[in-house]
Amino acid sequence: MPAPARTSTDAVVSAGRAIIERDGLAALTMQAVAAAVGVRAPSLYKRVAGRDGLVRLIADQAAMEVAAQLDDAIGGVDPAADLRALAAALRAFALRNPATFPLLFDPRLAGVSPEARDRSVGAVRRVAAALAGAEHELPAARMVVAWANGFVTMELAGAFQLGGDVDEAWDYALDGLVVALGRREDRGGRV
Amino acid sequence: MPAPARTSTDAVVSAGRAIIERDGLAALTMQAVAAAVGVRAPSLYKRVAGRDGLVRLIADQAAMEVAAQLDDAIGGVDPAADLRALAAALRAFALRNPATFPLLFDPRLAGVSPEARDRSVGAVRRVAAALAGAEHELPAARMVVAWANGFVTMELAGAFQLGGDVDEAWDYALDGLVVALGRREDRGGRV
DNA sequence: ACCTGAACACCGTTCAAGT
DNA sequence: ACCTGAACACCGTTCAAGT
Repeated sequence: MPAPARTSTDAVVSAGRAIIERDGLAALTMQAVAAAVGVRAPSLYKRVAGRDGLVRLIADQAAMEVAAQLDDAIGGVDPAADLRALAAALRAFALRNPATFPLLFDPRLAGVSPEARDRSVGAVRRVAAALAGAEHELPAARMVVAWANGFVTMELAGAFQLGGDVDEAWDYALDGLVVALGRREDRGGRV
Repeated sequence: MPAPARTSTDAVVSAGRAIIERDGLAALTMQAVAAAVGVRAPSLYKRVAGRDGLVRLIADQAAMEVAAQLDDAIGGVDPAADLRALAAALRAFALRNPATFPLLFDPRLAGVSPEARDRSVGAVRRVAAALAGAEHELPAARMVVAWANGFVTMELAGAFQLGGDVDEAWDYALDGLVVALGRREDRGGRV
């Protein structure tokens, strides 16, 4: 008589993510996850490719969430406003998921799944194209994403310790990005 | 008769860093480090506050190195050229130390030692002040550092997978940063 | 004063045996 | 078809005993 499944991959991933956010990545043990879903550690190997596989699934789940929230953030009318909304959505997600977010760009994972990545960049590319022109879409999107990820990464790491207002630095850079991406209008006018 | 020291904290830290760069962070075991310096694992606890303490010292050592290389990179004549040189030095360090670099902004370390941090930001702040004016020094420096760190972090994580030339994106963003930081000259001219 | 073997608690993972 | 206890290899860390 086949034994019925007592948990699911989704439950395992969510439990793992909750553990990371509550107690940190080091607390993510197979036994802790198993206990959280009401099973024994060896059973997890039916759902997940070991601890490393679980971490990757957590990162993928988070990446899909970010993508959805970036999509929701843009309105499509004012490109500059969309850029700010996009960045704000990313930052809000990171501050709400401070332990999970850094997984998205962990070099040990060598990137998140292609589907999650493609969804995430879609919104950014549209805004970048609207601001910088289609011919600069890719480098403009990369500039925005690099800055935003770097900023929240440093914020999460507690790297802004020289005083000053972190929110002011955030707004200053966003103003600068709008100017920088929109600068093609100045071409030829001056050096 | 007191036993003579058979290794040193420096040797332990360097050996640990070499292991990380060669085989990854997961290969950094106390036994591997001990073997590399010719000692048994328990002896390392005389030099280093456990594995976590060792990782922190590796990050601090790397941070001091980055700081020195950033200092060396700037010439002091042309601020825009200094910005490019600064960014290039950071990127070169990251590509030469792909496993160590991400430790610098690992939230689990909650930042690198204050001395290393202060040294690192010194060069960036000078360049930021020269480009953006003293009144915007801090937010300008944060914009530059956030972008540069974000860019190389994504590059190391293999996050630039949409094709296109990564170097082109790098140069595009640097051009944009020069424009963005120097935009105070445009104040009042237009919105 | 530092080094070591032995020991402890804990971890990821495998697998034969259960149902 | 999934779950489990038992087992294995490995890890970080402590500490009494050596020199």
